[in-house]
Amino acid sequence: MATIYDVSKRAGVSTATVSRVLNNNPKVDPDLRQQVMLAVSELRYVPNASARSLVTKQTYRVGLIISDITNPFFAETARGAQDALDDRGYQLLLANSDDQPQRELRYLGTFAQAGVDGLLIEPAMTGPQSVAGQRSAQRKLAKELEALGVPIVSYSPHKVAINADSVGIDEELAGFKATDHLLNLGNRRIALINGPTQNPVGIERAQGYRRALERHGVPFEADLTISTLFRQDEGYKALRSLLERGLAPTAVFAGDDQIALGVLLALEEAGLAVPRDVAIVCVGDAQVTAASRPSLTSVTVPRGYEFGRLGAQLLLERMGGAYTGAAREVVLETRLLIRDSTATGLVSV
Amino acid sequence: MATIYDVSKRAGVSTATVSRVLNNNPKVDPDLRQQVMLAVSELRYVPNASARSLVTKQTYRVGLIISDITNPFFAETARGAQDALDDRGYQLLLANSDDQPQRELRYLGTFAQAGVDGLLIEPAMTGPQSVAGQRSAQRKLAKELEALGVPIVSYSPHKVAINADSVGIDEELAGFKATDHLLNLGNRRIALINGPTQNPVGIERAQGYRRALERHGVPFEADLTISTLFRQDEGYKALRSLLERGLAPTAVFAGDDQIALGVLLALEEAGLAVPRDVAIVCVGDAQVTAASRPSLTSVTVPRGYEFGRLGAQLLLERMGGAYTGAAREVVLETRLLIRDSTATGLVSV
DNA sequence: CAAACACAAGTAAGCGCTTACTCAAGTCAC
DNA sequence: GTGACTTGAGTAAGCGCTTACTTGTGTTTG
Repeated sequence: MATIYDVSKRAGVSTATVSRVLNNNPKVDPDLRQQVMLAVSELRYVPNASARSLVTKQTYRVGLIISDITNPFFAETARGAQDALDDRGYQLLLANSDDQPQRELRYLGTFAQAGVDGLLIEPAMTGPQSVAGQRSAQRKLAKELEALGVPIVSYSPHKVAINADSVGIDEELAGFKATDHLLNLGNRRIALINGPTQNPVGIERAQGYRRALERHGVPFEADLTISTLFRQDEGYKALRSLLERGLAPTAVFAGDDQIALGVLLALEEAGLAVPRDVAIVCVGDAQVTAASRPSLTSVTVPRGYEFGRLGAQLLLERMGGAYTGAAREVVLETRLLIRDSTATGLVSV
Repeated sequence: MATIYDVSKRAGVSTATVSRVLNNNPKVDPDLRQQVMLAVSELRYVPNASARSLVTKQTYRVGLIISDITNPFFAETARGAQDALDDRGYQLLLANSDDQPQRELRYLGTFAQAGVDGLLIEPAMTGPQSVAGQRSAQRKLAKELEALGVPIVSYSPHKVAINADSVGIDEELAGFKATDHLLNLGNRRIALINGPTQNPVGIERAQGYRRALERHGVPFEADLTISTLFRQDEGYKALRSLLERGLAPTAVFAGDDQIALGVLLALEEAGLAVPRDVAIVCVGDAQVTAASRPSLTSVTVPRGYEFGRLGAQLLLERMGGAYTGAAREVVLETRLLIRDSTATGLVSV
């Protein structure tokens, strides 16, 4: 591997000049610049990023902590972030937390050591909650986040650290809209199959669910609520367990589209027709829910790609110093799309 | 940020000793080790990876170049690789090539600069082909790959560089099996909706398709072949264009499960029943194809997770020096699973 | 009991860059 | 023509680590 020294020797200049050329410093003689460029290509010289980072304190790397890249939504988020970051020469480091706080913390440590310039995070837990031990875990996360000392963008509805920007939707409202729709159709036994109990997104959606029940004077039944992971296989299992315990609902509010897909499968397997026997609503991606059979009524969330792109943009602004103000909160709109999974009489086979 | 020097001062030892403690060098007095550890935690000291890399020439980073993380198969690949790498303290850098050779090359450059210790790549193009300009592009890739100077694992059926290990399936055979099944059912007008023309995987599957046709004495019709991207929306568009041109086939061999899903949608929209009017086979994931409605007959490929994990394993062995021999080629098995999309008479609605 | 050795801890060089500072050679105004 | 400025290029320090080499202490051996 050629070093900057080799290049300087070959071009007959100092290493400082080579460095200036490489960093597009305008005050270099065009002739010299030419010579340097020539030497660079002849030697196939590639600057050593570690050495550079050591002095500039910049790594041009940003970390992305999500629960699982295997979830299409997050795959898109990663893609969106990647594309935005890439344009500016930043690289993406990937980490899957599986919604487990200790994994999240571990990756935070890894990133601290690797030295990222910024962090995108979908936190496994945040926000005001009552679960035992939760508060201290949250505080720990916040502390680590602060200690990292770099700009942060969170995909949580709650403030995750001072000065961390966030992008998301009004999760509570989404949960409300979904449940409200089901209630308007006359359903009274509405199961909620949701993400992890500590997951902020899941929590908010559940709150919307409860608010809608209250609004319609329908009592909350703990039995009908299941907390699991935002995954198809988990949704499948959850609904089966409901059926096995003889708790068949007339409708299901699935925490996300993946869960809904699993629920659909379990229902079909049990010989229950959708929406005749059981109606389904979920919060999720417009395309995914449209492509399912039957298609799924859903409170649609913007594409994961948008989340990724927007988050990266906010981060870039902070990393580049273009923005240094208070924490920004980007809230994207959701919309209820009524499709076959609740539209009785319009079922297409 | 505390440095190793701060720690050494606080612990009353030299930086060398601190370094030894941090690197688990066995010949350090337990008492001293204790003191150092104490200082480390008091100062919340985190070693600077750049400085370390600068001297050790190791970055503990590996690059992953795939066409698109949004494709569930590759999302799983990323996850599998990540999990395996993570256990050994390596980090994953993500890059999406969209199957475009120039993007692939660009990322290779980025990785060269960032200094990865190894590379996992699903090449946009490789293998013996006739397309104009292809050979030189391939050679360029091979050259760059060699220049990187680190172990490489490729997900291509072809050798991508000397000493690069590979993991994959027998793509040609998969294509043959799929097409052969369709032919055995009596189909003669079989459309092939495939990935990009230069994509090695797509090319091999197409070769299997042609071999099967020959075997059954069915002439190849160029009109029935469409090259696109391995994506649902692209599969949808491809089938529509076929229909619009009045080229409705009796069966479709979809290059992968995503394309098949799109084909299914287009067919449904056009009022064509599957498999009665048009049968579908694809090469793809067992779960994805099973979950679709109607379920898809497919030549099943092991899960993307396995590819990721295995690839990372091979890479780790090389990076750690545990293996230094000749290029290894891991070929995984495929199996034809007959489901509703070809099993006439067994259609479940 | 002295010479030879083992071994833990310290010293300091150097990894490949960037950049503050210095210096020499123009350029300009008077 | 001379002193005051510019300005482009070089010098060298130092970023935070690791590690070959050196040093000093304790142990062994004849």
